[in-house]
Amino acid sequence: MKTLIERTEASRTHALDSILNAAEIEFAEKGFDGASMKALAARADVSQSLLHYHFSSKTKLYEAVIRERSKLINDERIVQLAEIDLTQDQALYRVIVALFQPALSPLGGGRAYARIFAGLIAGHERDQDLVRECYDPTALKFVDAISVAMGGASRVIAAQVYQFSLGVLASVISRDGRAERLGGELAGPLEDGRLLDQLARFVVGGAKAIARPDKF
Amino acid sequence: MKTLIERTEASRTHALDSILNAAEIEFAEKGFDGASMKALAARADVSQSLLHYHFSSKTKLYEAVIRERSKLINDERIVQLAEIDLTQDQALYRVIVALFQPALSPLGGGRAYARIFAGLIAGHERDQDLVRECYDPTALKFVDAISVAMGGASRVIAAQVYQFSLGVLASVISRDGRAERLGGELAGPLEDGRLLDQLARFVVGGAKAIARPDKF
DNA sequence: TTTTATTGACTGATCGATCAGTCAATATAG
DNA sequence: CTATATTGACTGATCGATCAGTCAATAAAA
Repeated sequence: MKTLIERTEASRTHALDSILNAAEIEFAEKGFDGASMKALAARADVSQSLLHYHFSSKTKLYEAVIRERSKLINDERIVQLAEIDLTQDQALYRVIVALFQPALSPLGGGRAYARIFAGLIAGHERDQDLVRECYDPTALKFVDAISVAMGGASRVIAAQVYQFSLGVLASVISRDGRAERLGGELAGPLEDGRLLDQLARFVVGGAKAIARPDKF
Repeated sequence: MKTLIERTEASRTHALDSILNAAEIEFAEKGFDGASMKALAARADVSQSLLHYHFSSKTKLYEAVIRERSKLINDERIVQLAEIDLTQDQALYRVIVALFQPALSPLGGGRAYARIFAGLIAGHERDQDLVRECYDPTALKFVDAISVAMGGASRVIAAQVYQFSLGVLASVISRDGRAERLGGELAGPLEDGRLLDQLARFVVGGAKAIARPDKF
């Protein structure tokens, strides 16, 4: 059998798609252990046995969800990154936008995958190998790009900026209304474009502050 | 019976302490659903029944762990915040240090609670009321302080800076060695003081970049 | 017809929770 | 001082529910 990723969207069974969508939502809302194959099957409107037929285990299904979504996101990231001239003035800003935009766009899976992604940040042992496989290759390219865009900052610094950036992204990606709660009544949720700009500018500002050896 | 928090450390049963410690570790490593009362009891070296005797349910035990640790952290945060003159030059830097330092210090519970904390960022429904109760009051004080320290920035902006800050903190708090992996061989883990400084400077730089309406 | 997709019925393991009861310590009564 | 309640801390056995996973049978597609 072809792997999921080899298959094209079109060739996929309706049920198979339905399962992946349902799984993404269930894993997002309840986490890996909290989600049950029974509830998941019910949401996908297929029998529980079918889950095992296609994915053989809960773990494999979970991995499939993350592989699928992370591939969509990271492929788009690479595309956007490739379009940037790293020697230009606002290069770092653009690199960060390339890092964030795909995750925030509909292609990023919306709130559902956002929760899963935020969970990955916690760094639980179960997820480590998967993160390595799905995110590290792209991450390395971004660390390199950040290094260059910062005017030749060390990889250590660049890796730190990258790590902080992911944290900032995670803090905002699963929008639970907390920022609005803390910001007071008037604070309506930002529309997507504005939020993206805020995020990127925050990171760029932070990166510059880290790069400067000892000034405020 | 006195509540847990009313009791002093000294008056607590050995077993009760043992349970809370074991619970913190188990919940950190496996998450709420992944942790089992059986394994937890084994780690604490008490009978599983005793967990229910003292805490009546798994949920209540989980809440007790978070209430306890968040109180330690937030009390210290408030103390450090109170010592800052918000009108002085480096006020924002100090506010952020006050926000981060207690979470990174031994009092913050080390790697164990760090994972739980990072998980809270994901914003799962189960945790929302608890976050509201344990973190919102302190958070509001910090949002105010950030607003003032930024020279009278709006609460909306301040809340955003606060939210981003938590993300940055979460990204680094459960140190799984990923930054070192991405940064290359030479990148040894930063010692605590240096890391705290990096974090705070990053946030201050970011905050300034957000505050400025439209410049790079 | 052969392969692929799908189902319902089922299983053993494990889950959180309950319960009856033990044991030492403390308070009360005689 | 002694005997009797009363409590707090704790345990082993066990409950029903739910878990992921299995398998033989069947439907659909090739």
